[in-house]
Amino acid sequence: MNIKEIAKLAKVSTATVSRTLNRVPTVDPILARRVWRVVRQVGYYPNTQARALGSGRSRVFGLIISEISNPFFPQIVETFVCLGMKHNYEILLTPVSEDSREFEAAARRMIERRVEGVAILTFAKSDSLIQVFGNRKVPVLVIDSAVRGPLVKTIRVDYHHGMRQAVQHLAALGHVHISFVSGPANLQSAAARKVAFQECMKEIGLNTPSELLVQGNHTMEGGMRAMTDLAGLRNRPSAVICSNDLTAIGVIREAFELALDVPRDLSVVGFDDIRLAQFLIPPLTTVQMSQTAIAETAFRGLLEWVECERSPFSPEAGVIKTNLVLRRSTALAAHRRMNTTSPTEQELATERGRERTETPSAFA
Amino acid sequence: MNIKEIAKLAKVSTATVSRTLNRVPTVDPILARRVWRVVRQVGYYPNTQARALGSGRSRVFGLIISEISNPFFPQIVETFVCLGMKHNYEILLTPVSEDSREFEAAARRMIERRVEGVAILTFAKSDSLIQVFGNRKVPVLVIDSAVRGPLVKTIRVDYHHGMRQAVQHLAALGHVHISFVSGPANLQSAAARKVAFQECMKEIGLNTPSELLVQGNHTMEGGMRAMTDLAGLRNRPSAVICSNDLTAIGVIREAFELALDVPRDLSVVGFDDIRLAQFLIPPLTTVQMSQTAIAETAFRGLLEWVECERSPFSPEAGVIKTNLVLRRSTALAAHRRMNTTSPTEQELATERGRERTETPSAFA
DNA sequence: ATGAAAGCGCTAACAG
DNA sequence: CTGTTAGCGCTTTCAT
Repeated sequence: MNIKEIAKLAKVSTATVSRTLNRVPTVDPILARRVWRVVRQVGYYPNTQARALGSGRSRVFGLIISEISNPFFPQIVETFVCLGMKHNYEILLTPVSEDSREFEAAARRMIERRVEGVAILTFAKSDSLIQVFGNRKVPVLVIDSAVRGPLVKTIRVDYHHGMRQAVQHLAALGHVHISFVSGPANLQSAAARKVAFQECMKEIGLNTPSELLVQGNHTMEGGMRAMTDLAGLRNRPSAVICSNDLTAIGVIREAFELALDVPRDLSVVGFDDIRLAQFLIPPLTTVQMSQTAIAETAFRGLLEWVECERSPFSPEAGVIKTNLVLRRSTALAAHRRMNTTSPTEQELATERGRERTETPSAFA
Repeated sequence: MNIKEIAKLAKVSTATVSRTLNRVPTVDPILARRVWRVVRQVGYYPNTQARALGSGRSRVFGLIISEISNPFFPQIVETFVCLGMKHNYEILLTPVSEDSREFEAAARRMIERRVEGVAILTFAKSDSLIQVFGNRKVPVLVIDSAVRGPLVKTIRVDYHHGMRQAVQHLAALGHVHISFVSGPANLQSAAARKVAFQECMKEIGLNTPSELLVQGNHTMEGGMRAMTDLAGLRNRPSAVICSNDLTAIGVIREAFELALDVPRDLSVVGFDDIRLAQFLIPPLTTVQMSQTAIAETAFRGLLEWVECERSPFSPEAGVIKTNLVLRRSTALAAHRRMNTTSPTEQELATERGRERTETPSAFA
């Protein structure tokens, strides 16, 4: 079954069939109806690759991600793919690890497939790798990257906003000895979170001795290891902020092993707000960063770029916001606990009571 | 840059370039080298769609899944996609919900794309939907389905094996009042789990009043609701088996809200063994079903089918096994707890000590 | 508004 | 073993 057959059956030319299928408005309604009838009758499905070849438009976007096992990503993939379906784009999904050879392979795949645009939501280690797309005139959208160029735009995330709330929240509860468990060193977004943490601490005059800055890797195992290290310190932190929720889960898990109660003995704050966060025990206080928003921004950015021939969103419109979501993994520092009815605790109790497990309420 | 250009630069015919690129062994090494040199020099990437059109082989497999947010699926997607990369296949991923219109749309996409095979790891509600692929001569691999046909093979999962271990484990701990929280009614694999549970209970002479058979939906929210219902019963169960881990998380979370201690007041068993299971508090005892194995079986099945023109694996080779993994969400029933050093408990303590958070050790 | 025909980039007979 | 060439199925000028 091909376009010729349809043309023959509908007694029109292949051009008319093509136009009808593509909804070109100038086709005679009579003919169009005839075509559609045949199409439906024989169950004709136009061949995508032939279409692509003929038109020079593949209608494929590439999506490069890492940490696919991070619960953070499925959401992004789903949103991206579904938007693709809606707009008749196909998504070429490629998970990559840290290995730059993998990235190269991914890029090759994308180019062979003649993708019309690429969203890179991952390790953007070597900028030169991104160049390969630029050389091929393929628009690229990267998250958290400093790479610039006419064919590469950046989706910025305002880590500071949420991080500041997290830090100030802990400070308000009386914590001064606050630790940070970072992500993989070569992951841009992880580095940015760490910097944000340090700056926010400095803002309020708190300093973080290097021993409280421990390296994680955005996995639960990494979080456990970090907690083990932290527990070994002579001057243990009373609160810890994690570079992502997975890490926080590991930290809490190890604290449990060590018989430390969260939040009584240790306040824990995560980052990402994966769906699971509210189901943890205790429900995790974390900085929310909408996965859907990221995927949508990326997709719409590419779409506008490609279809309207204009650069996507103004530099500032593409900024993703972050916000602290209060739940129950943080509590007053021990030295503040004498006075159990301090206004702070009262307030928090109220605020939290409202939240429980329903929709996360943002920290004002 | 196309094959003609390369041919010109390498002073050979396009046929030779094509053969070289496809590693046809009969090409003169001298010419081949010349071709490769040019290819590398100009950074030539053959056009996938033209290739597909010319050869009549798309090298695309379809992957239809649901519950993409279930942590169970990323693993499957990743494995499937990576195997695809390794074998030079592209994966057309389509998440579908319960809505059969979505399934239709997915099928259309796949057919337009001329996929060479489809793996359906989801709601296989109406078998007629699967027929659409058969009509188009597209091989289909379905999980947990009764659909038969020359072009549709089934990947079977042996739910009984793991479920029996779960049931007998609880029974051995002294539980008799065991509840089961099921998954969506129209999900084949969920129905199969429920049946397996009921049969395994019957095997050991335990009966399950219908009030202990509560309907979940494979989400954490569903688990919470189920637990709420269970807690309201005059004759509360002392143990509950869940149709999947997500449900178990919800159950545990709600138990926590109700001040019920898991496992002391309630033993909980999950199903799937998602990576997270071992990081829960308490670490979840669950029936493991290898996500990787499923994805691999599906992919290799399609691959062999397509490349070797022979039906994939013998009916029995494609069976996925399940196994109970003991962790710490189950404990002796209250009435057995008088004698705290019962052999059973001793044994379990030892076995569990071995596990902690390392690789899950299967229940012998 | 419609049709004829020339590609799109590659593969695969077929002939040499 | 290599080159010539006719498709693959669709889109898109260019006439009409």
